[in-house]
Amino acid sequence: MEFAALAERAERVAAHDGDIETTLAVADLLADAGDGGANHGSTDDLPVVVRFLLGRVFPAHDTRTLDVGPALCREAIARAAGPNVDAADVEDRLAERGEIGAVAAAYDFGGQRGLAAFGSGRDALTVAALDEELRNLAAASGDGSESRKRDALFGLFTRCSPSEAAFLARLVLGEMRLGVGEGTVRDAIAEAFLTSETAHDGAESGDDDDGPADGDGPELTAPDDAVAAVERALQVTNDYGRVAVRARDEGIAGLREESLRVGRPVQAMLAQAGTATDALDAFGEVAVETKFDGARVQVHYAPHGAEADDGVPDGDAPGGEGTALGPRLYSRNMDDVTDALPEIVEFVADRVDAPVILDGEVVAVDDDGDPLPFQEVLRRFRRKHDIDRMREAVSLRLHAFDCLHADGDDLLDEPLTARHERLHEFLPDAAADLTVAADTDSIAAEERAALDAGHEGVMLKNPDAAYTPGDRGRDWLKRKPDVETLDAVVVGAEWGEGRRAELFGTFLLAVREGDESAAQNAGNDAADRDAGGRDADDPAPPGYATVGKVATGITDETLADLTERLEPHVVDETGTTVSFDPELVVEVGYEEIQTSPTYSAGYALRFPRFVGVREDKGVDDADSLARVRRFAGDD
DNA sequence: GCTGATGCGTC
DNA sequence: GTCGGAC
DNA sequence: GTCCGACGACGCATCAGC
Repeated sequence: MEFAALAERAERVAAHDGDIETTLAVADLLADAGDGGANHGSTDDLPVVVRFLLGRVFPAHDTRTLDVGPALCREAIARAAGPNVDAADVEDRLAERGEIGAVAAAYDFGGQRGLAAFGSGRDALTVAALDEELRNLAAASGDGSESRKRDALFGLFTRCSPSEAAFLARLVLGEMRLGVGEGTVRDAIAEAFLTSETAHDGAESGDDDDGPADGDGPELTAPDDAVAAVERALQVTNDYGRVAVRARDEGIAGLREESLRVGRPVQAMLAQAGTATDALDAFGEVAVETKFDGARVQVHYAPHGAEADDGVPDGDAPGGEGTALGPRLYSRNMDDVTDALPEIVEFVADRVDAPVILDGEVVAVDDDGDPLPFQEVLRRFRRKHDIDRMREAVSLRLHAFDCLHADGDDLLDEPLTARHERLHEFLPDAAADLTVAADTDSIAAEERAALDAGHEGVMLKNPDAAYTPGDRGRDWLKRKPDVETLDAVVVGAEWGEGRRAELFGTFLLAVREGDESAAQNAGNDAADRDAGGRDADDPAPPGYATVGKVATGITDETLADLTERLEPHVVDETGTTVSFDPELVVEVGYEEIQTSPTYSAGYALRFPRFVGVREDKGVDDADSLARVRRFAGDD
């Protein structure tokens, strides 16, 4: 498939309104992409197209990365745009247009202009060639690799028509903005390859279509069990490209062969926010667990067989019974994090004596076993160097709360209580407590106990629910304390992207910094400031200290309002960033105050969200650094 | 060798 | 992670 | 309900550049 064709079709997909239309357009595209492989013996573009639509070059469980971000992409675009353009120009244009793809397209690098390339096919990019180029680019490392990546990307842009350039820029940044996400692709795979018309094999998928068409508008025709088969295959496989190919070539029956396997991570089951009342209404009896503030970990372990080889459980290894596998630990996004967490590996290896897949949370603890801030977990979680040394500095502990596979039994469809029993059988001293409650008082008591112990809150689970990987459904609810609130001064902003192209997308917040102990924070003295009153490293005006940024919790309407209101007060603008004189006070919700190496207050808000404008407050009434310090518990 | 910039993945 | 908007 | 895409802070790894 020509890259130009993909880019154009992607534009059309993005232009569709409505889920059904979008899904059908994607399904068409997948069917066409699949043709090449199935019928013409050329390279199979289907898996690549599927991943590209999702803004990926590699499947989720693949550890490879492009290591191309906004900065490098801007440089490559600038170079392709000619000698008179530099990265700063590109950023200025980005601030205007609010979309890197549009910026790249507007430069018009001259590749494949019009139909001139017809026949001669001069250097026309194919999807397969682009995929290979990007994979090569990802493989670059070591000295000079950054410029090699820039060169490679530059070379690609050079060969791009405007619509290709837009696609490429968004692809390398992983932001396709097509309105096509995993849900759409899942439905589109079923629609493309598993409807009664398109089904590859005879596996009759049932006649549970939606019945007679209502006549108006297009409809999806893939049967529910086809969608379910695609979904299940995705859950255990985490590879959209592979599942699409399998659906096309082997139909529903082939998809059903993809199943749980020790050594291959499964998508994590997720939770929605909810209250005790929500849970009681929905479940009757509620399974209550404490919600740990750590990092999700999935444990895979197959202790028996030959000598445990700690072998890499690569996707296609037979991996069945009899193949020993040392404990492997996977993050929520299925990265292998085994090496960073040796004590968890040892802990599991010392206790478990059968093949298992466990789900849990790794937390940092102090010498008393009490939980430490999330930041401490981060110091360990993806570490590659000095692991043994950091192991001394930050202790980790596993709280396991689920069991997906035990000694040959797949437990995904078992009720939570049964899975928890199996878990307890294998890891009694790491299994999280699960108490069943039937009224709000006992749930409240559990919640209080969890918070008093320093945890994040509680999980409220349906005791009868199956484990549904990747699902953020209502069977698991998370309950955290109500947000706290701070009245901060808006001292800067950043122009938005995409939907927020014409608006500010982010606001920089500050608190009043009294003269009591202003010198406490380095680089914050008046003497360090330039004539303009703003330190290059600290965009806070004199008398203020920054505490973070907000970008969410704002409706489109009030965002437009804020933009209009603040734009006249811009005192400085570089690239996509502006600063204001202190004027507007804003109420901001947050979950926690954490120490910050980034902001001049020395603190930052965790999970900040906009609550409202404090029209009743002037800047002198805004909260102070002293108050922040007090809330942080550091007074 | 060290520091800052950049990117990635955790929440 | 949070949130708003579209369906 | 579900999906999608606007965005937050943080700490580690890596590379460029001094």
